[in-house]
Amino acid sequence: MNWRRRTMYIRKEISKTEAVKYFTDKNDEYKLDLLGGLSDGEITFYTQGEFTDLCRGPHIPNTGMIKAVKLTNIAGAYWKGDEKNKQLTRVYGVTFPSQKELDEHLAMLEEAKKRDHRKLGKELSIYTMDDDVGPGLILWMPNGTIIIEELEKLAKETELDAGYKRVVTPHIAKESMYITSGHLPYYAESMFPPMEMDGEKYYLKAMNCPHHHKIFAAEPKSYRDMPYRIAEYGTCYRYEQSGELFGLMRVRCLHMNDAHIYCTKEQFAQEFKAVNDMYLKYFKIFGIDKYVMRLSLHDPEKLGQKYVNEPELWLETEELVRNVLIETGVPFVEVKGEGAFYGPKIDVQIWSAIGREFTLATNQVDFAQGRRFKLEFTTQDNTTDTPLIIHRAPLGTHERFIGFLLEHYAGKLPVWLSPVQVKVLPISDKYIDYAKQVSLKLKKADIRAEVDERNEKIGKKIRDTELLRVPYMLVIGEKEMTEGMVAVRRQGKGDTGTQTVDEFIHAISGEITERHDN
RNA sequence: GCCACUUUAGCUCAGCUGGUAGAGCAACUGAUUUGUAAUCAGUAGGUCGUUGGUUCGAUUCCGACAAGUGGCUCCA
Repeated sequence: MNWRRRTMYIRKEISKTEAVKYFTDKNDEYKLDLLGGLSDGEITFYTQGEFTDLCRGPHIPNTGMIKAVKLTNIAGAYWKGDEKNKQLTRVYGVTFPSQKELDEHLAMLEEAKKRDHRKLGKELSIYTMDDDVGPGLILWMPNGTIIIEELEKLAKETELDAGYKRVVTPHIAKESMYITSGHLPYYAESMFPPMEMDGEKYYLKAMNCPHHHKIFAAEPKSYRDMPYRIAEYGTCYRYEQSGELFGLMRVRCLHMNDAHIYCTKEQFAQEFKAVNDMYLKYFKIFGIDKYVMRLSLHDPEKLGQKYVNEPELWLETEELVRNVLIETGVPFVEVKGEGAFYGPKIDVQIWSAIGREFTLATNQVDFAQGRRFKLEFTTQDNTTDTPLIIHRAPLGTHERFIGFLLEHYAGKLPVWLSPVQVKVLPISDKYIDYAKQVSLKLKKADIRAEVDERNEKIGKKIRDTELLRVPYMLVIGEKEMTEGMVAVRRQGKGDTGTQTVDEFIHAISGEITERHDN
């Protein structure tokens, strides 16, 4: 197509008979397939020069308006987005009204790549993967492990405050439990194949809920025990298809910020709302604002296949969840066919640096598993009832959450999450002893500090430390040593003047315990 | 899993049409003793993802497998 020459795009409404004839003559099975789903009055053709095609439009008036084009990538795509269909080749491209805007767009994409968690994860020694370990299996390096432990600390504090109790469960379970839970028929293809021991099949757990249900069931419960909230950073294994794996965002072994709340129908709305509030509290800590809350509903056409066949319960609980969202005042979108098999949910959707969409956190209703596991509690009038269950993971999984945080902060983690919080930089080796004293004092105040003892110039030490995104650098030379001070440099902000060690410890400790968001 | 592409030193990458490999940074050694984003010199480091094939000869050409990447499908 020569788009530098100005040709008009001509729109023409056409009858179905005529359209079918046109594409039959051209022997175009795909357009004929599309026409099958269209009727008279909604069929339009567009013609540009000698090229005519079926298209709903709209189009720009003429090719002269196209100023800058770049073909970006090429990929296979299933016809009509269904993997049962044949795969066609799709060519992707972008166009802008001017070359300048195109260049800006491309520069923006380059910038985005710099904050890709896979690049940062390597640069900052957060995690690694290894062929001998396997695809999608993350090895958390010491730096990444510090982040994990800080997140778990936050979760424990928050959950303790919210009345949760902590539990620990094994990584495997017998087949019978997943038949009870319904995961096996509904979820089998996402689970690792079973291993056999003593004539029994064992599965790696793909989720923690069944194990937690067993804890609920272990002792009799009464309405006085409700709501019963149990939490665990549970390790799950999911057999994601090889092509779906993506850095930390999509892996095969994941650590979920999981918890289950067993409650009565009367308690449900309040409990569900409390979970939602917990999300918002967390998002405030991390300064997360670019997300979309998605109310994920069932698809009535797939009842009994993808979704448990309880049409009234679906509608009832969906209404409850919708009300919580409306009450909270958080904007949300509703999407049919995204619910879990056991109930509707609220998903928090975020986008990776390269623009891929992920569910970061999830808050789910479950009206099915309570019955499947025959969970019950004694009511006030001495009858029994089945609890409603809330599955929630506000911090998602360590893998996805840390992947997200790396991109969100462009590697510049807030001080409380930084693997190294302070780097002490002696100007020459004459000051190493004093630097070590300072570092020791910081460590005693629970601050993660290191000394750069390398025989390098201060400029080099600063540069390397800046690149590692260590939030605070303490430059130490003759002046600081004799006066018992430190020269404080904040990552990305430069020299901020001198302080006594105690002043510095006081300031940074506050920043850490209050979890300042940079 | 499907379509396409990629895989060379710890990292980032060179290596025209086949003749067993280079750079910068990092590492190590030495010199230098440094004041807010890279001091200098030297040394070491690779059966070129794995495995078959073609060839006198393969990092280079072809196939299979693996991992990664861009999408599709799927998902926390």
